[in-house]
Amino acid sequence: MAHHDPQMSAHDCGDCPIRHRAVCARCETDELLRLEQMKYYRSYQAGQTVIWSGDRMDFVASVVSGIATLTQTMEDGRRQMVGLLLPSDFVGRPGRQVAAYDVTATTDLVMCCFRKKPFEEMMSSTPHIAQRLLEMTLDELDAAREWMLLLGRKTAREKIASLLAIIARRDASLKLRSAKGKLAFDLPLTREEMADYLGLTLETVSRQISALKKDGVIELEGKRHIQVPNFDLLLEETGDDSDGGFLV
Amino acid sequence: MAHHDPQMSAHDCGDCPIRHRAVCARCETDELLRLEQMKYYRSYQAGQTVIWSGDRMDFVASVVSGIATLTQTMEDGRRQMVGLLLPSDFVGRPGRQVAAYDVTATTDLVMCCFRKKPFEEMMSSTPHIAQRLLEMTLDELDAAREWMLLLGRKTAREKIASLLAIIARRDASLKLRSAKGKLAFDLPLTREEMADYLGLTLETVSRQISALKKDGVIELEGKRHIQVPNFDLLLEETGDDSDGGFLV
DNA sequence: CGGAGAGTTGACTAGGCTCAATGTCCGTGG
DNA sequence: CCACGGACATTGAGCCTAGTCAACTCTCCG
Repeated sequence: MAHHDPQMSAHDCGDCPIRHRAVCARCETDELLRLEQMKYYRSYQAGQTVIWSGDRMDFVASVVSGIATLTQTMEDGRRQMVGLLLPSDFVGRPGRQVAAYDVTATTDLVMCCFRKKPFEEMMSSTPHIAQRLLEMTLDELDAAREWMLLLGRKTAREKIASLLAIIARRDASLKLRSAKGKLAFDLPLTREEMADYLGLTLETVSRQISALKKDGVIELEGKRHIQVPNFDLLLEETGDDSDGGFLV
Repeated sequence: MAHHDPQMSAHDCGDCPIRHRAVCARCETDELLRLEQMKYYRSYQAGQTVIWSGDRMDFVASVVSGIATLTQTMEDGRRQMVGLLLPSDFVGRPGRQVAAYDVTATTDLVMCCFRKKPFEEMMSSTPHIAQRLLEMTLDELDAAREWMLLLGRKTAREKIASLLAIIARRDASLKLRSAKGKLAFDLPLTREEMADYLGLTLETVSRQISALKKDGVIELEGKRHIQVPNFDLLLEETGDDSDGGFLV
């Protein structure tokens, strides 16, 4: 498979699939050239750990393709996922020496990494990167706060419905609204990963998915493929206001 | 009382108590002068609502003194606090028209407000504000993610202990480590507000506080004043690693 | 003294967790 | 080709933590 090549052929930033959404979105041509000099690609297989919390981290990166997760773990093993990283999302914090969370590839993953030192220098000299990073960080903060409401106040059923709605929505936006008939997508997470994201146990996740299936809100094909006959019905199960989330 | 004066006497930024921590921390003298032209103070009484979620918001602001909260409310009334705003914290999002959360003063509150339009213009022309705001936003994101772990995975007792530890730590840092004997502080939140912050009911909050008191972890004097005879004991109840949080 | 708001405590309930057995899918090797 | 093993998932039974509903206390203040 392709990921056995550790050093991907360095693509031209102009052709990059995340060019217009990533941290480099606002950069001019000359700034991109400078970024190209400090960038390198890294690939990970599904399941591989990218960084362990507490590890020294000498780069920051953008997710180019695939999905990664940020998780926190307590001493006794309790785990909470605190972020889901999709293509164009940013990994790492300028000014921080050490990773604050475990970063794991849940699918095969390609990241565009920048050596931290030159990246930080560039950040302070050209405003375009910092501006875009601020915007992205504010979006992440909003997402984290929405997740706080889910974790603190939603029922198990509402949590599952919310997660499915988020994945469905994201999938639909990638497919450019080609969802004519039923909305359908693959779950990028195992039941256990969903549990870690939602603050539940994997058994409860499984039970609630079965319940939503029994009630006709979703249809399952295999364990991972989900069809949504009526998206509004799913939205009603999330507990959110009927109009919520469309402004973002 | 002083807060009946709606327009506080405009202080000189140089004397401002949050000068070195707020969004203006990095600004030079000339930049401060520019900020002074667009700033005005507003005061709120304890319990007053500063902004309702969904309201048009034509300013951004820094908390000068007092404590405010950010909360989200579901249609059926379930509430989750998603942020606690302390002096120097920033309110509002550049580029957003409308408030995303309810902002409420839990104590008497003074805010230093900037008209949004000129503030945004200044942000794009001078990098110091955006730099500082990025730093503050990244800190808030970390705090939100720590809170996600609490909401998703901690027990009621651990949640209470964590909140008390956070308040105690903040209080100690304000008092400049004058905590010779016992650590002691006042709770700035009612039981219900604590419940909304921790994803619990107020009854559970009350019970767990009583339990911590019975077990000698804390001592109560009245309803709001708390003494901590042994801070390490309290930390053990939080569920966090023994060394956690000191790097921040 | 009465009333309102905040807090405490008790009795009971229920939603989600734990532990355990069973089921499904898929790749590997005999 | 099929049997086996392992990873992932489902389902059941029982328990326990935190929620619900309700009574009561405390304190402040008019």
